[in-house]
Order: sequence, then C-alpha cells, then structure tokens
Amino acid sequence: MSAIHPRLRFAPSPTGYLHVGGARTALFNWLYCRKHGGTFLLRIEDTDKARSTDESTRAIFEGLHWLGLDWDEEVVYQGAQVERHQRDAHALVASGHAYRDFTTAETLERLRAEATARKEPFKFDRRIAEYPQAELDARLAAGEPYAIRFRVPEGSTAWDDLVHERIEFPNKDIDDFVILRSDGTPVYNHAVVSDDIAMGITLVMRGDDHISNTPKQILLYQALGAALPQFAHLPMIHGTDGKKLSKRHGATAVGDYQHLGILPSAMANFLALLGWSPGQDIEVMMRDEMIARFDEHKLLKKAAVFDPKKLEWMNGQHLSKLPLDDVLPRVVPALVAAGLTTDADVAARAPWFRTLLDLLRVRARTIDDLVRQATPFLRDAIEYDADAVAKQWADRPATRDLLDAAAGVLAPLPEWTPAAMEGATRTLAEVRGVSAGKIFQPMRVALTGLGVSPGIFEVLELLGKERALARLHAAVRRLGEPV
RNA sequence: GGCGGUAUCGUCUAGGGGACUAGGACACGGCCCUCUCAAGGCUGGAACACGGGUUCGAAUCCCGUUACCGCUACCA
Repeated sequence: MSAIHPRLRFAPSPTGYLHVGGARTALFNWLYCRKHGGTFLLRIEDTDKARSTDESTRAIFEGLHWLGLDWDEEVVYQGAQVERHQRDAHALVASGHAYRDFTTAETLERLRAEATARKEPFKFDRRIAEYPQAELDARLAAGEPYAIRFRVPEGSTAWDDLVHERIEFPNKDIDDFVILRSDGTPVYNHAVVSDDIAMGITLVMRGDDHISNTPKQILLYQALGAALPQFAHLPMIHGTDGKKLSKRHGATAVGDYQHLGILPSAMANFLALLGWSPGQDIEVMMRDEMIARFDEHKLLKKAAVFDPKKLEWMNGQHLSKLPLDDVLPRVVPALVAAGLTTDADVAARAPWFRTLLDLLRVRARTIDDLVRQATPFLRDAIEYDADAVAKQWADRPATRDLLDAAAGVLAPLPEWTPAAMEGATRTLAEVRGVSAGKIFQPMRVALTGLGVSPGIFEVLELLGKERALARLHAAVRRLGEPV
C-alpha cells in the first residue's frame, strides 16, 4: 500500500504570512517524510498573480526555516508551469474528457441569477456548450475565447483517506468544472493535479477544507491516465472562540510567535499535538523524538483550538529541557537586540553567561521573560520594581538596618562563595533573631530590583562581590532618604 | 438549499465492545517543598452533544437529530 519512496509536498499560496495552520500542515508532511525516508517538497502556488507577492513567498521560506522544516529539492513555482497546465487541459479536450465552453462570464452570471431567483440550485448544463462541428470550427477560426471544462462522468468517486478512511461522492453532485480559463490560465484543481503528477507526489497531505475538491482531482488524475496518490486530510485549527483561526485571534503567523520569544522546537511540538497524539500521555518531545514517534495512523479528524497558554507552557518546557547550546543561539541575539550586551561581551565571558542563562531559563516561559530577568545582571543601574519594594521594604528603617548589616558581614568574606555567603547571612539572621527569609527577600530587591530571581547566593555570585556590595549600599542609601 | 466532514473535561487529548467509579496535559483552586519565582510532588472541581438501535454488555459499532466546519466560482 505505501509507496516505495514517498514524495510529499507542502503547497502554500503566497498571499500572506505563513499561517500556523499552514505551518502545521507543513510540519506533518515533513514529519512523515523524515520518519519514512521520503522527499519533502515545497511548491509555491502563485497562480493568482493579483494576490501573490514575493514578500509572502519570502515570509513562507523564513517561517519554514525558523521551524526547521527543510525541503529536499528546489522549490517549484506553480506560475512557471502554465504551459504544462495548458497542455494537459488540451490533452483532455483531445481525449474527450473535457470540452471547450464558449459561454461568457456574463451569461453564466445571468443563468446563475435566474436559478437563484427560481430558488433552484444552479447546475451547469453542458448542453449549452455543445455546438455542431461547423459552428465550433467557425468560433475557433474567429478566435473566440473559450474556457475548458471537465466532463464529469457518471458514477461516483471514492478514496481511502489516511485519516478519514473511505469517503465517497456521487459524481452527479459535481458540476462540469472549468480547468482552464478563457485567458489560458489554469484553475486551482487542475493546476494542483498537473503539478502533483509532474512532481511525482505519492501522498497528498493537506487541510480537510480540500476534501470536497478531492473527487474532482481524482477524476482529473484518472482522465490524465496518472496513478492516484494517497490522500490524507488534516483537521483545521480554530481560534479560542471555535471559529477558523484568523487575524482577529491575534497572532496567527509563525513569525509572530518567533517575535514573541517562542522557540521553534516548542512551536513545532505544540503544533504537532494539534491533530495528532503519540499516546502514552506523552506531551513534551524534542525534534528527534517527535520524528521517531510520528505515526500517520494516529492523525485525528477533529478540528483543534489553538491555545496560546499551552504554547507558553510548552515553550517553558523546551526552554529548560533543551541542551543549553541549543537555546543560546536563540537567547543571545535577543539580549543583544535589547541592548543589554554585545556578541563580543558574550564571547569574552562565555562561562558567566552560560551560568546566568542556565539559572534563568528554568523560570522563564518565553525568551522575552528571560531577557527581562537577565536585565539586572547586565546593567549597571537597576530599576526597582514598585510592588517588590512595597512588599519587601515595607519597614524602611528596619530594612535599611538589616541590609546594612548584611553588607557588613559579606564585605569581609575572604572568599566570595555561596557557602561563605550563606554562613555569614544565616548567622546574621540568628543574631538578629529573624528568619533568614527576612534578610534574603529585601536583599533580592536590593540586588536585582525584582521580587523574583534565582537563589540569593547564586545572584550574589553572579553579580560579583564588588557590584553586589555596591547595590546593597545603594539600597541602604536609598532607604535612608525620605520617601 | 445540495453534497461532504466532524462531535470525550473550558482547551489539547487517551480511549478503537467488558480493564471506565472515563486516564493524562494546559488553565483554575488547595497543600507540600522553599530565601522569592519557576520547576517538581500531592490534591480538588471539570467531559463521553441528543435520541434510537445492535449486543449479555457501548465513550467505543449502526441509524437519525442537532451543532459546527468545508465545498457548491472562468478563488486558492
């Protein structure tokens, strides 16, 4: 049943950014190929010149690159295939599977309007396109424009969908559809089939909004005398309100998530779980594991709702579970972009940066979170968070006294090690008769300006003795000032 | 309207006739851990759309209803 060498394609039309729905379709195609040793192809469906832009094409490439979905052969541009589309269409005319239709758009519109007025469904009557041979020749000779319509045969068309199993359509419900417009350009269904045949596609995996197109395409394959590929129709992705995902739902382009500080592996992991489940309660998967576990037979039929909250959680998981070396290339540029450091600085203090980011990443959900938390460690001056100050520095004189004392016991330490710092501060707490937390919390605010940070001794160590003491003194000074 | 598709906690899902007092995850609440947060552990509430069948037995199979989605273009 399965082809010897699977060839799959992702075929977006470049009329916008790379949508998360499209990204997920691409992901499943890619996963299938990587899992089964297939070839993953990319085809840009730019037949609609009015809506297609190079910018969109670039956005699609970028989105795919970012997600790590690499294609195996040169990109195919559908717009460059029109000659073949025309050839195939005329071949169908020659073989009797299609016919020329001289009916003008205006006439069609009128007939449709009339049918609607009569409350009848409009159905194209192929008899209005039939002319005696002599008249046909005359119209042709006169150079009258005509569209080419497919002659839908009697019977019914069915296929065994990889996710839906058997689907069957009575052919009587399918109108004779246009495959080549009167201006010589191909219509979608025809272009797709012609291209898929030419590209040797063995499995067409796409959104289930194409289910109704499939019988038309199958008919085309058969008329063209080509072998049928397998079909797999993936469910759609909806917004939180259950409607098809659109701009109204906020971020829907993969690029949006990239800029929101999401890691590509987390995005891929999250997307893969929309419409597929590896079972065994497995959720978090790194790339290789995802490929290993991917199983097209476990694809789901039901549309899924895109939940940004879960995406964030997933990102937090990846942020802390990925090898540090895989997350640094994503985080360092963000730090540089925020003006907190430079590549040269990172290179010069690599071990320090690794320690810092390793400590920070477990408590961040997005790269943006991480950048925010790294700020006090990379700037000379810190900003005090009002809430943290209000909470931890409520009793200003007492806090001032405690911080002063803390600086006092830390300053003489011969070695700036966590063990030494902990000993000194805990002893201080004992002497003062307060819990250790009563010292650590105000210190945290003094050292980072924030109410949240890694362990206090890790913070002290990361900051270094000089800067740490300076911040404690600054806090003491600040607490001495009138409010 | 016609045709097609779908239907388990708010959300993502496990489940493919008895193992289901329906499991996990996100989110939400509580507790533990603890110098804060995150992570982690424990824990609470929360679902088989409805109605008929088939069967000794149905979340699982069949039919219908309802809801939602898609196609019905010389759009893709």
